[in-house]
Amino acid sequence: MAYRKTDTVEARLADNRKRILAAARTLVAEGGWPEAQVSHVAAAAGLATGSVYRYFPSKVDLFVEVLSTVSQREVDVIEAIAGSEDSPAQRLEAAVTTFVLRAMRNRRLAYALIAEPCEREIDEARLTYRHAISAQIMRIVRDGQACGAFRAGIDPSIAATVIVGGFMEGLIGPLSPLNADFAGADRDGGAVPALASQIAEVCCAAVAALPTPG
Amino acid sequence: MAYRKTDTVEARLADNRKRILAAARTLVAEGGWPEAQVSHVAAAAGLATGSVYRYFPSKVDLFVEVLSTVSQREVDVIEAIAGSEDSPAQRLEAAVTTFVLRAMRNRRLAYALIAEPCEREIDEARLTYRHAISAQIMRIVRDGQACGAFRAGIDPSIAATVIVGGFMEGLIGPLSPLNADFAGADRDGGAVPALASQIAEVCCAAVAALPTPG
Amino acid sequence: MAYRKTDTVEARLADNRKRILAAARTLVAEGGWPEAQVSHVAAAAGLATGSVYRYFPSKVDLFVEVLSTVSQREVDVIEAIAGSEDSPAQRLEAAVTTFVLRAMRNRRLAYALIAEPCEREIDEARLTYRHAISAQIMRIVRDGQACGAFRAGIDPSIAATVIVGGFMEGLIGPLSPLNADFAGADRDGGAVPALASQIAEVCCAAVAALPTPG
Amino acid sequence: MAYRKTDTVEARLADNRKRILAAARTLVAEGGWPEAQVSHVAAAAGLATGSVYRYFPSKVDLFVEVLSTVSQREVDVIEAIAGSEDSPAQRLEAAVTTFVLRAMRNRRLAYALIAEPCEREIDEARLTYRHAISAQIMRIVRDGQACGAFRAGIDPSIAATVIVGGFMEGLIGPLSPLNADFAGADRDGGAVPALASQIAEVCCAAVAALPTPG
DNA sequence: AATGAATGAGAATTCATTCAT
DNA sequence: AATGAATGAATTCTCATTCAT
Repeated sequence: MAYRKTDTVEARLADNRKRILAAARTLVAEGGWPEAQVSHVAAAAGLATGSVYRYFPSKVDLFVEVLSTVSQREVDVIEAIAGSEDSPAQRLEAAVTTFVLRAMRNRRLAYALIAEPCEREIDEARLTYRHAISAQIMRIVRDGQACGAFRAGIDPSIAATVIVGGFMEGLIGPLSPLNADFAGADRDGGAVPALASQIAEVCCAAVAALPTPG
Repeated sequence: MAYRKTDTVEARLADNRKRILAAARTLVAEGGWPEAQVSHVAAAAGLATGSVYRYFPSKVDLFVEVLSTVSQREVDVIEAIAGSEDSPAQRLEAAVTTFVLRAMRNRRLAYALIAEPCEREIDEARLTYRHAISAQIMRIVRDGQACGAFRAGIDPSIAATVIVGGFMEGLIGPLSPLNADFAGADRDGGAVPALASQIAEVCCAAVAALPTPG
Repeated sequence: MAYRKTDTVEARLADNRKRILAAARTLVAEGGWPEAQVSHVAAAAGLATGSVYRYFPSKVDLFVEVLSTVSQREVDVIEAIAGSEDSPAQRLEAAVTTFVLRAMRNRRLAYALIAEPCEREIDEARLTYRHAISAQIMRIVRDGQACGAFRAGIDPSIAATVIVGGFMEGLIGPLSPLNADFAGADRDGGAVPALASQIAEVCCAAVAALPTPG
Repeated sequence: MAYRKTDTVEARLADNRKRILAAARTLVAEGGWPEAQVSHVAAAAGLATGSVYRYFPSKVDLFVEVLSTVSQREVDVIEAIAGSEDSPAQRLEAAVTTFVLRAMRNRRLAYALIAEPCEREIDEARLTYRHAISAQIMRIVRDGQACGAFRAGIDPSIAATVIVGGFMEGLIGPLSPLNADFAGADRDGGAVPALASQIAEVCCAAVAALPTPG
């Protein structure tokens, strides 16, 4: 690799690190975990295989960071929604809908990060972000319980977990590379938004308060 | 291997097949998929490695059968509930509660069969049983919609998928070998039943009809 | 296996032996060496795998006998031709033509016995019969040299070997299962006889005396 | 592995590839196909087993290259002869003689590459080179027919195939490790040249024109 | 004599990680 | 700091042969 002499060492290092991460992300987004090989990443980043190990202690660490970066962005999006001024019901609906719509925009990547079989350590990192998303959902649930919009008797932690599992499962089928029904669905009219809307409705109802009779 | 003289040939054959399946199941239940090696199974069953191949065409077939046997039993249980005379709401609650309670009885095995990273082909077989369970839930949802107990506007297929994802996710945390909170929880008083009950409540609410005001 | 009580032990034994050989031959004629497995033969002969070993000390011995039987028939045919009253040139031509035509009648079997990769010991047995055929060709060559029809200066043994190699090689392409050109060629008009005739002509010329000029 | 400091990286790589090929060739030349195991080759080349796979995608590819290299050299030799200025009869005689003499110089290797039972894919690669040799012989035959030195009525393709089969068969006996007659024959006076000469004579006569009577 | 289930050696291949240059 | 060739452990599956019944 040639580089400009004016680059500082730090800049070059940071750049390499970013390139590795970007290459790794791209590979997963294109071929899923089977493509996630250190030598492929290095080649895609324009580096030697061994150089990857200067920036990441192991393959697992590298891909956990890929997963973390992408997942954290989703957590942030959900966090912004969870912290908005809307009503809890609106926020919960927005959170689920948004998550589903965003996942469907990059289906192969979403499938890999959410559902595709992968190495144990990477799978464990998934849990972290499911927990983080769950925490935001839990926050909405708590707010809803506080204002009476959601039922009081349920454990917010469990409710949040169930909701997260629910909408992720609702996604897995449509995300799967085996499923042709939603291939290119983002381009056609309303299949994806309709799916998102249906999933969100069910999730919201799971915690909504029953309207007081009379 | 010494055999009792009274064993018939057929009994011994059936016995070997069962022993292989039992050994495979036990290994998975104790060590998860990392222990799922043909040579380990053979040793545990008291046979030579090659003999496993007399009974199963491949490693994957063997473990898919282990997964199928255990999973089908759960499908059967849920099917019995789905087909019972109770109200849809009662059936849905019973289905979820029962599934959670049963899973928590053999947590390591349930974790492996539901959530632990594993070979792609085995993972694909999981989907079959999630679909089968989903189909039973969907049947309950439809019944509920028909009698007005569940909301009419929702797609039963999506609702069922979300519910199945929801209660499985509700399980994954407690099932995970990493999670010490529920270790031995079956022995203590009410943690597990309470969990089951909470998960079920949330799932039921997801589809329940809103009581008509006034 | 049920058998009539009046069968003598010897008859039954001989019968089993024949059935094993017939089954083995049929399997090779249908699927070539990949099908030549002891358990397949046993099943096709209506016996248990282990029983094959009562009649043949090993798989190799069994298939060497299959090869020998079929090959010996060809040797016999050629021997009859070699010993006939015709002129050496006629006999040589008849020998080659007949071999080619007969081989083309059961192409899969001929391919397996002549050219398909197989176990070393079986391959060695092939040589025996190539030698035997070669010996008959050599006899014709000698007769031809004695009467002046064939050139005197050549070593009959070498000439015979070259001729045998020549017509067998000429067969291998058309025999090969990969070669579709001659599939069912026996049914169409003249492709096979023409091939046989061409091969024979070249082989005959290899030893024919040059007509004395003038 | 210690390297001399003056070696370049490329030289070492090329060297390893060559060493692997050389080791593979040597093993086949000494022990035939039974010795052709990846781990043996690696050990003989002073490398780890896995390293072989950096240079060759599979065992078959490696040995096909061994076979190709050696065989192509023979094809080249024959091609040079076929394209020379000599008369067709001289060229045909030279081609056959040269092939036989060269094969007899490294008999074990020649036997493995021409006749020893081996894996199906390797055997298929053999055909390529037999075809290539056949094509050169055919060219000579055609030239001979054009100038009237060879008979007109015969199909050059069939004649070439028969000739190639003929001289290869003429070799197989003497090449076979089972045949002690020619062991060390290269050292004694004239057995090998005499063999070559005899084989060539028969092959030439197979296509030679009959001198026009008076 | 027949059965056929059990045996178990044997070989190819992958890919994260290391470390000499 | 970068390189990238080398490492080598780890696991599946086949099938001729045996031998207890």
